[in-house]
This record gives sequence, structure tokens and C-alpha cells, in this order.
Amino acid sequence: MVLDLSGLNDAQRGAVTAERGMHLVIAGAGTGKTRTLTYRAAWLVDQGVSPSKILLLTFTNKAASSMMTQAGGLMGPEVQGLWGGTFHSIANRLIRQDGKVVGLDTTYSILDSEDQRDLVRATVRETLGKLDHFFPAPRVLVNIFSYAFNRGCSLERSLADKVPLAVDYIEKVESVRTAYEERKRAANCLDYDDLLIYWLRLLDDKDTWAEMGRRFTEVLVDEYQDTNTAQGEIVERIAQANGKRLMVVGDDCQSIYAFRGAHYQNILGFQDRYPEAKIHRLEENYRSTKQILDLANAVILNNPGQYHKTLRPARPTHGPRPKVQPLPNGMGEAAWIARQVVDAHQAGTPLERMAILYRSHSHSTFLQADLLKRNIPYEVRSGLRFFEQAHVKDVVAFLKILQNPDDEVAWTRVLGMCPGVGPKRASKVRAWVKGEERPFEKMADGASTAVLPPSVRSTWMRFESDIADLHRAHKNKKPLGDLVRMVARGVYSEYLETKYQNPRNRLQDLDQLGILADGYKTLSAFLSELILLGELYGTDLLKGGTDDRLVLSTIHRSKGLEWDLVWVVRTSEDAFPSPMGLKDEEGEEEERRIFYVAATRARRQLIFTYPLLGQEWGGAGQGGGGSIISRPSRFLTEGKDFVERVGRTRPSRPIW
DNA sequence: ATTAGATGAATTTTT
DNA sequence: TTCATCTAAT
Repeated sequence: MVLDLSGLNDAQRGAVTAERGMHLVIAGAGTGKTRTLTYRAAWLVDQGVSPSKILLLTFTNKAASSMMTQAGGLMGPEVQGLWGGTFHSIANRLIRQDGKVVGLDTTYSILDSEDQRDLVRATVRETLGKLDHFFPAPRVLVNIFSYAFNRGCSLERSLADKVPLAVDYIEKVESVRTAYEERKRAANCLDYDDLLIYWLRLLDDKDTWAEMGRRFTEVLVDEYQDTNTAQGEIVERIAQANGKRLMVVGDDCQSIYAFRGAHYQNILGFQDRYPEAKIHRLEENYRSTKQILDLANAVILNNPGQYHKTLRPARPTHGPRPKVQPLPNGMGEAAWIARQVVDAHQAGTPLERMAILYRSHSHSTFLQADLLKRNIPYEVRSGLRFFEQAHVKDVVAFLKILQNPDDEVAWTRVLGMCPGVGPKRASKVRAWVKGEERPFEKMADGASTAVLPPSVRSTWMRFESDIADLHRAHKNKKPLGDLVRMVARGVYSEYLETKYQNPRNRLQDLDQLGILADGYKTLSAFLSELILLGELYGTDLLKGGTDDRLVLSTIHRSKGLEWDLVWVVRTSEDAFPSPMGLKDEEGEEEERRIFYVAATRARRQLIFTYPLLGQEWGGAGQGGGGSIISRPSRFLTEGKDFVERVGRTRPSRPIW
């Protein structure tokens, strides 16, 4: 393979062909970050490094998949050998393989955030009983635990940061965490953070640490500004083991995951920690017009602590100034944008080159309703993922108990589907399972019904026999898709029909799930990837038909992507910056970075809209809530010299 | 003793 | 739309 580097600019080429060692690439939005990183990987292979010795890490799945696609374009089939993915998915691959070294039972299940919440809820109920109203909700507790780990700080600090009103509960919160950890261990379940914890444990072990250094002679990290303390530590320990061969790429201005413990100090401090590291700067922007970059640069300048780089357009591209359009209300906003989309489409821009972005998923509801009404094909990249839909999780729960019979969360879910069985009776059956040597074999004879009252025995018996059949099919190495189909056609189908109003659509999803499952060799690989790569499915697999679809996405999930036309909705003071985000000191700066990310997604045209009437809370029903006149977002005010405001609908009222 | 159904409240961002 | 708690029914 001879790699053609002529398409790169000097700065990019410098980074790509730099001698092997420690490198920090500071790269603004649209400057070819991922390109540089994938060329680097291809260049290393060109230099004789085996692809299987290169570890490419990113923070999100989308970034990982676009990186692997690009790398595949450069190096062809050799890309197969590359170790590329998110921190969590790589962690899973490594500890499934070697977890035994650190005392892990490698048939573990992975908990998603809903599972975590359920388990925490059960733990709270059992350890604390009744609580007063101000004790943090399970969902919040999960956040607090996770934030403490990802930031590497104490639980108390985390609690004070996230829920200052609840600091007095610290002891109770601590006891819940202890009990939760214990419960996970008993159920042989790992949550997202545990995946990283066990990777760190592997690195604690001298031998596996050294082995890891030999295994990955080159480490490349994308979106480094989004790494948190734990991830930063993983990267650095591997680098210490492999003779400091590490390249990290990032943009401190695009650090938007502080709520998860990411800190752009990680990237700012890199030079201090590694004085020998070589710094590369990419400032030539290949994406946007000058008018868009001017706005982005002007707004981010209001963040004092940021590395100041000015994005320059690589080519002299000009276009219209970004526009600001106030509209009467949320529905008007949606309708106006939809009309613009239609116009642009008729003028020749494919839908897939346009996107509508928003701060929070809830801002998309009016848009979805309007697009549906007009028959405009769209794809939503926020909210529930394929895997997170209740019916998919239901079926997956059946499969999870086959892989890991100790999985309390999955058992509880399955048991809860049986009428007459709630939390209490479920725990009796779980206790029975734990006590049996071969629970599945015994279930074929209806053995577990003994612990239930007579009234529910016959119903549960049918669940039992389904589970026993599944177990047998799995032992006989039936294709994984068959297992999915067995569940979907068994007792579960009755549950599905009664529980959900749209059973037909859901059954179609389950067909897709079966097809997806057929592509995997092992149950464990299927289950892990479903959870860890969840967002990659759903949209791609399910909505057949046209490929030309408009994208609706949260700004967070839009990172790293680009479109010709971008609308950013709800850019009013009451929605963006998000009121929630302004709680602490650094909140405003983070919101400003989010705004920066949104603006720099656009290639040719950028349009901000906001509703003059504030959020309508309860929908159509109660007319109580919002008749407050909104003001445009402070970020638009900061960039007012670089935007054009159009269609003032309230001439008497000064908008700026 | 448990569960199921109803009522009232709340809502950022991701692995 | 989803979540927690209260109350009625089994």
C-alpha cells in the first residue's frame, strides 16, 4: 500500500507523519481531525505496524464508526485488524477476554442506565425503606455515583455538585452506593463505569499492564477533550506501558460533556504532564463559510479560559450571514422550518444534507409532528435508541438470563411480565433460581411454580416452559435469531399485545432484532454490542425506504458531523442556555461551547429560530403555563454583529 | 400480602 | 410522555 498524502495540508501532514512518540493535536471544528487521525493510522500501517497493534479510541459510537469507515477507505481490508471503538466497547472486548485475571466472571451482563436505575431503586427500597421527599430519586443517584467515579472525586463532592440541597443525606447516599455495588456483584452485572473500572484493574496488574503495552504499540485518541479522569488514566497507563506512543486529538472549545465528568483541563494539561509531547495545531477549516466561522469565533471568544484559536476558512468560501428568525410559538417555529426545508429541497439540496439541531430532545416534538404531517422523511437521532425501547429490552431480558442466570435485573423484568407477579413474588422466584444447580432444566417440569401462590402458577408455568425451551435451543447452538423469534412468538407475544397499543410495529422491530441477532456468533457478543453500540442500529436498520432523510438531532449527538444547511431551534434565553445548565459557575461556558458546536456543524447556511412565546408546558390541555415573551439567546446577542435578524414580528419591541 | 390501576407531578446533554 | 405514590381490588 502506498499512502497518498497529497490531499492533506502541511499541518495535517506534519501530524500524520510525525515520528512515533507523544503527540497532541489541537484542532478546531472542521479542520480535519478525524481525517488526520485515520491517515495517521494508515500511515503507521504503511510503516509496517500491524493493524492489530493500533488502538483507536473515541468517546461516542458515531465518531467511532465514521473513523473506522474512513480508515477502511484508506487501508482497505487491513482495517479489520484495527482495534477501534469507544472506550466502553473496547473495555468490554478486553475484559471479556482477560477479566478472569482480575477475578471477573466473564459471563457478566451489562446494565444500561435504565437497568441501573431499576437496581438502585430496588436497593433504596430495601436498605432505607420510606424516605422523605427530598431524597434524590434513583435516576439522580445513578448520576451522582457515576459522576463521582468519572471525575475521580468523593461521593460527597459529587452530591454537593449535582444536588446541593441533598448534602445532608450523604451518609444514606453512601450506604445506598455500597449496597448497590454489592448487589451488582451478586448479580454479576457491570454498569458502564464498571467496564472502565475493570479495564483499569487490568492495568493495575503488572503483567497484564505490560502485556497491554505490547498489544497496543500505538494509541490514537479522538475527541480527547471529552475524556474524563478515568479515561484519561487508561490512556496514559497504556502509553506508559508502550513506550509513550500516543497521539491525542481534540478541541477544548468543543468540550461539552462536563456533566459526565469530562474536563477540558485534560487536554490543556497534556503539555504539562508530558513536556516532551509535540504539539500540532490545525486551524484551517474545510467545512464552513467565512460568515459562519466569524460568528462561531466571535461567540467562543467570550469564554475566558479557552485555548484561543481562530478558525480560518481553508478556501475563500462565502455565503449568507447566519440568520435569526423569531416566530410566534413552538408550532410556528416547526412549520416555518418545515417550509424552508421543502423550499431547499425543491431548489435541489437533498434532505440528507440538512439538519435541525436542538439543545434538548423535548424541543423536537413540534418538529416531528409537523414533518410527519407534511410527509417529509426524517430521522431522529435523540431520545430512545433502538435497544432502549421497552419491547426490545423485554426480549433481550429473556436472552440475558440465559447468558447470566444471576442477572437479577433481567429476571425481574421477565417475571414482571407475568400477570400476578410483582416485585415481591419475583424475588421469591429469583431466590429459587439461585438455589438450584440446574434451574433451566428443572423449569421444564414447572418446578419453580412451587414458590408462587396457586392463583398465578398456571400463567407462570407457561413462562417457565418458554424459558426452558430457549435454554435448550441455546445449548443446541441454534442461531441467535431463532432465540429472538422464539421469544417473540411465545407467551411474550400475548404480553406484548395487551401491554402496548401498537403491537404490530413492535413485532416488526422484533423481526429486525432477530435479523440483527443472526449476524452474531455468540450471545455475549450480540448482547454487549446491542447495548454498547445501540445508537448505530435503530435508525439505519429499521426505517427502510428512502435514504434521503432530514436529520433531527441533539447538538451533543451532532458532534463531528456536518450538513450544508443547519437550523438550530429554541435559541431563546429560556431554552438555550439550558436553565439546568446554568446551575453552577462553569455552566454558562459549557453552554457556550455547545452553541459553538452547533454553529460549526453548518457548511453553507446557518439559521437560528426561537419562539416568542415561551414553552407551553402541558401541551394543549391546560392553558396555564407560558405566555412569557422570550428573548433571543445571549449567545445570539454576543454574536449580533455577525448575524442577520429577519422577520421581526413585534416591531414595537426591541429584540436585542 | 400483593398487585394493578388511577391520579398527580415532572422533564439536559451520553456511554 | 413517563414516574412515584396512593388506593382499591384480588
